[in-house]
Amino acid sequence: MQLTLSARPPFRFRSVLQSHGWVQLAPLQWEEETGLLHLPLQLSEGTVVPLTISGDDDAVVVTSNELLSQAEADEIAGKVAWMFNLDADFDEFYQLADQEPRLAHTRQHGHGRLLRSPTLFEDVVKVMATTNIQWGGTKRLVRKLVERFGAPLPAEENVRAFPSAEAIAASDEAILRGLGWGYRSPYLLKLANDVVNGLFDLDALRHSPLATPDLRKLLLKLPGIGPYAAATLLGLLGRYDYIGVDTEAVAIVSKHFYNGETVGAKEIDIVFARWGKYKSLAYWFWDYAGTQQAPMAAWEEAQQA
DNA sequence: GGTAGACCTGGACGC
DNA sequence: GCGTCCAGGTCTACC
Repeated sequence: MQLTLSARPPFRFRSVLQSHGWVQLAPLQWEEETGLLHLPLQLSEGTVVPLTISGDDDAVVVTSNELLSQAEADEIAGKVAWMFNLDADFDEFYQLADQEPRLAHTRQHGHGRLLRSPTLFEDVVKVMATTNIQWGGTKRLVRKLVERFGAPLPAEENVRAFPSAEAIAASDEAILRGLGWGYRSPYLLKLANDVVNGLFDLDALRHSPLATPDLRKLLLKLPGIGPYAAATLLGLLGRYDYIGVDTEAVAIVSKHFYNGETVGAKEIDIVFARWGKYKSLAYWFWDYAGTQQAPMAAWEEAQQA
């Protein structure tokens, strides 16, 4: 099977892959030299299929050696299109970014799309695994979860898809703690159970008509999801109004805009306030290395905006 | 609404 | 090898 999925230009396959750290998390496997992304994907009927994904400046190509039905091919096309946000239109953002030297590169590099997981459940679990931990720990937590609960490929027992909510819900807190999830274990278990029991319809949030603040309130109700995690998830959902304030955000904004002074969420928000609904895109893709503006001048300009 | 402390783990560091 | 300290975001209790 081979599927060619067109992307709305400008599109850069590698830009999406390198948009944030998701490409390093199981069950994805990225071969930088060949440009191939490997994804064992569990379909809604339970089948696990090995996918190889490549791409260029126009499209994403999905290949699998498996014999698949039309319905399975359609599901794969839908999930990969979601992962790469192929239909996204960033023209309005680029028009604004063209006027800002430190964001003018975004159009040329096709920046804006953030790599997503095939399901929102997977993204919520992965964002939860980024909280209160360093990146190496996040990779370990996700890998152990996949190894323990992921459904294997029929031909390769050691290659597994990301676990379903059902698989995690059937577990217990002690097992999750044994995988290193620590105090996050009851949160993860509750999340999985709530999804299985229909208390949270996560996939309905993917195309929610709710205003961003209301969507944020819903995300904050998820166990283990606080302000930082909710903002990160909003970004993955294509809502860029909130910046995920973690220690990295604090450090980089303090350095480049506040002359190293201590800052919090409020000060970070002030700096990027003028970007409105594209606030987190401006923060994330800002060319910090090329910053020439005096820190306080930027802060004052942001305040006046 | 704001703040302090607990939560849990791995890594760095000193002995 | 062992003990101690620190980093990381969320939750809960409290003011």
